[in-house]
Amino acid sequence: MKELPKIYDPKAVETKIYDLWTRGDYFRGRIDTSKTPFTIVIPPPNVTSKLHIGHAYDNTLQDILIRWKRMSGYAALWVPGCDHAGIATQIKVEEMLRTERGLTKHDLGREAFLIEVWAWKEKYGGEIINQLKKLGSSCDWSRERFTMDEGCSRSVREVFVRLYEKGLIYKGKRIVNWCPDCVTALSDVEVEHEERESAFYKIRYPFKDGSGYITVATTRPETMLGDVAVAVNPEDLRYAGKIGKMLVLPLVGREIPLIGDEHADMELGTGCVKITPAHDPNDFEVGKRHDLPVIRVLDDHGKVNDGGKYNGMDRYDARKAIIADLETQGLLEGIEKRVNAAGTCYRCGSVVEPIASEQWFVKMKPLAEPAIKAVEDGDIKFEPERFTKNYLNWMRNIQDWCISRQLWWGHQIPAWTCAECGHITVSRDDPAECEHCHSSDIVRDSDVLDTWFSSALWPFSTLGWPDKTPDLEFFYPTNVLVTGYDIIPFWVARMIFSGLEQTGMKPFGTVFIHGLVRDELGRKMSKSLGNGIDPLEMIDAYGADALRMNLVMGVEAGNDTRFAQKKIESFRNFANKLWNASRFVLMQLENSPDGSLSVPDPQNFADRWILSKLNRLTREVGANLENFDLGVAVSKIYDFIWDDFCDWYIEFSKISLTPSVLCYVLGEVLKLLHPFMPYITEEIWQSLPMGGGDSVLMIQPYPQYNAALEYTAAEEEIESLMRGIRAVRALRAEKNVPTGKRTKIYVASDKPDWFPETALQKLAFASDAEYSVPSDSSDMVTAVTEDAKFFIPLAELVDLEAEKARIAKELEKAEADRDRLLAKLSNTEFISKAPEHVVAAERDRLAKAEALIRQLTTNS
RNA sequence: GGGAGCAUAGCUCAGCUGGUUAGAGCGCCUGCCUUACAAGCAGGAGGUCACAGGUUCGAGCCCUGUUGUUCCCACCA
Repeated sequence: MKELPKIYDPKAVETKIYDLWTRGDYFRGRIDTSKTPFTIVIPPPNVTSKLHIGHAYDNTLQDILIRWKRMSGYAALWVPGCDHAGIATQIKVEEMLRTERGLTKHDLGREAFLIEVWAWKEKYGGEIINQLKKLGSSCDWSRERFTMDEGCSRSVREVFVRLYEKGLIYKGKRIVNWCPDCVTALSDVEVEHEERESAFYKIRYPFKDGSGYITVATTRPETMLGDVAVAVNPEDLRYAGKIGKMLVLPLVGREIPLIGDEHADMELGTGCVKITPAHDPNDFEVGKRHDLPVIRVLDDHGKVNDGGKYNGMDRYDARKAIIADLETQGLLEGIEKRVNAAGTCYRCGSVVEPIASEQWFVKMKPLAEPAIKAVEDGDIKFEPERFTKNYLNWMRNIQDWCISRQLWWGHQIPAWTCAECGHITVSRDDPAECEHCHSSDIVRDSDVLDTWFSSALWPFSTLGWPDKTPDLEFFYPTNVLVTGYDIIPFWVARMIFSGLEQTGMKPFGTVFIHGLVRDELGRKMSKSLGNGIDPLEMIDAYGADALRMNLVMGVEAGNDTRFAQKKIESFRNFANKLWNASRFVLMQLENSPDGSLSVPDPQNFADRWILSKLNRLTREVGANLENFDLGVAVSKIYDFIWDDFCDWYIEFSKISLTPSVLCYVLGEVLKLLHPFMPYITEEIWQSLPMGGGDSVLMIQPYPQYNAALEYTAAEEEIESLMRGIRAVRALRAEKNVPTGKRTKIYVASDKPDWFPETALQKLAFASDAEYSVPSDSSDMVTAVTEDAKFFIPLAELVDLEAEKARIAKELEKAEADRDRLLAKLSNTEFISKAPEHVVAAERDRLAKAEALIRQLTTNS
């Protein structure tokens, strides 16, 4: 035991406590077959990232779960690690090279560039890992992984080969989403759709034979350079007989046919649609149906590469030039304003171009099927449940997944093309020759895999898969996956189908989804708005515990939450409250240190009352945690500590102290609160008689409900006393009686010993108490509860009329209550249909209301 | 075009399988430095739970519709 400072100082505590845990190696997940495993894998933050508030939230939730389960006797393992973040990292290093050395990656070449990236990663990467530690995260750091480490890379390669061999990975020419700034293909989910104001250009395409023209409309006129046809619906009477005629593509001069295809919508515009197979997914299909050429007119950087005079122009410059030229030639019929959803790159925000390109794809339908079934069957549960629909909706409409990226940083695709015979060799080990013709003239595919391809394997690659490691055997499948709703398609869905396909098991049982942390005004936090809250600054100013509380208390799972400065202050205050309550407890224990871990014998009604309340709290918190209602669980603990423990039990202790109970209740409350506020609870525990040395709070058993600790009679008695005290206080406050002024209190009650003089003195400003009805109460004010009437001689304050009015008002209210309850209880439907305990509760309330009325109406 | 969330006190939000007289924090008002805590204590004001129907003995909670708002998904030129 030791003295604690008067104000809780998180800075003085957090590093020290984290060291204590680290030294004890308590975070380590240990294979222990006598225990049930409980595993969480971290959503690996990008190796380039710094801790932002979203990470803080996500990891707080995980830490709460893992600490709770660890204390509850599970073999808990939380696997940490980072993601190599292909595009993000590559861009970062390219920038660094450009600004510091004036180099591009091409100056270095692939191999040298990758050496730079690895060097960067070693030096600056994973900063976020240390930041997660500040938050209090109890990850097993000995198992820290990286999506490009040897093991994860082997998993990636294994999966690629398996899927290829099963025919589930193929290479093909298709329209893909192309980001001209990141210079790579993207998958569908990496494209964000955003409604934007744009223009709809109507362009005339003349018939070759001079018989007029037809009008097509487009939002991307520059793609006309790649037009190979114009389509109308074969049913469209306006163009009956014209199908098959040739048109002259303006500006280009190419002769293109007017074709009939159902893709053309008669209802839309003129019913004519230009066909650009190289730059539109629908047109690509039309092109295939009609055996049309694919003319690609935009290069990888979004510049025109096959358009005569427009060559070399950026797509938007080309658009302007083309429109201007069409206008001078009188071929521009009009421009209409129009809102349409342009696809943008989720990394850099540039508008993506649909471009025909040869890429690698994962065939999704066969993989999606079991992934849908696992969720439909409840084998994998989403929490909150409503996200199930989100997931299923996405999974049921899934398209093939474009997995190749034109980057250098990432898992290079293990495919070699033979220069002799063109055969593609895909192999777990780097092949020396073509498996088909045995030529050694083979070239490895230069693309790397989508970052999410490796993330998809994270729950099992981190545990040693494809080897049957002891970790994998024991800790897999994992239990809970905690993540934000925004990455269900990116990550959750892909882990599910990958886990099922590769391991034959679900990767996790529950997906615990949370919302986004927004700023005070409800806006998304972003660099451009400058409205981001830096969690490290918050930790610095208020402590990690306060930050954690701020993120979880009273937050409904799955909902977005706003971050308010005022709110975090209130949790700093709460930490201080707990701190000072503990100081009080320690002072009381100085003479009789009693740190037994077992339940002490209650000595009085207050002891029984607090033990009973604590016991109920324990049950409710346990139930809430099981249901992932973390916000509800912690607000109950908060209320118990502040209201029941501090405001009442500690005050009762000042009248009659039971050190063992006082200490025990504090200890239990620290255990309950520990997953939420790990630092302060551990620090206090270390100061308690039962703490210190080998006794570390984070591995104490989490409190369990104990039926033997229900003390209903004590609860009734203490709550009656509390009502009495409150009534007296309220009366005095209403009369503006200064706290310093003490008065005698006459107590008229059937249960005089429920209102001990000491309690009235300490808590109700009584000088002394007399347990009788005063012979003359005319100069007294009265406070009334169901089971007692308190007479307070405050002659100078008595205003007879006001007193009467006040009593009359209370009576009126009590009678209204009684009448309402009477009506309810005389309703036979209610009596017969409502559950017994509800009826009993109403009867009890009626009895109380009637008792209160009796007290208010008797003169004595 | 589909789908989802949200709407409760001045502000930010809880209200856990429908069951007291709907709660908290912050803000506001009154009185207090009562030796754990002024980052505190005691008391108080403030809500027709968006609107309209319905189910039920009983609805903030369930159902239907309406309005407002936020978001996700979607290859309509």
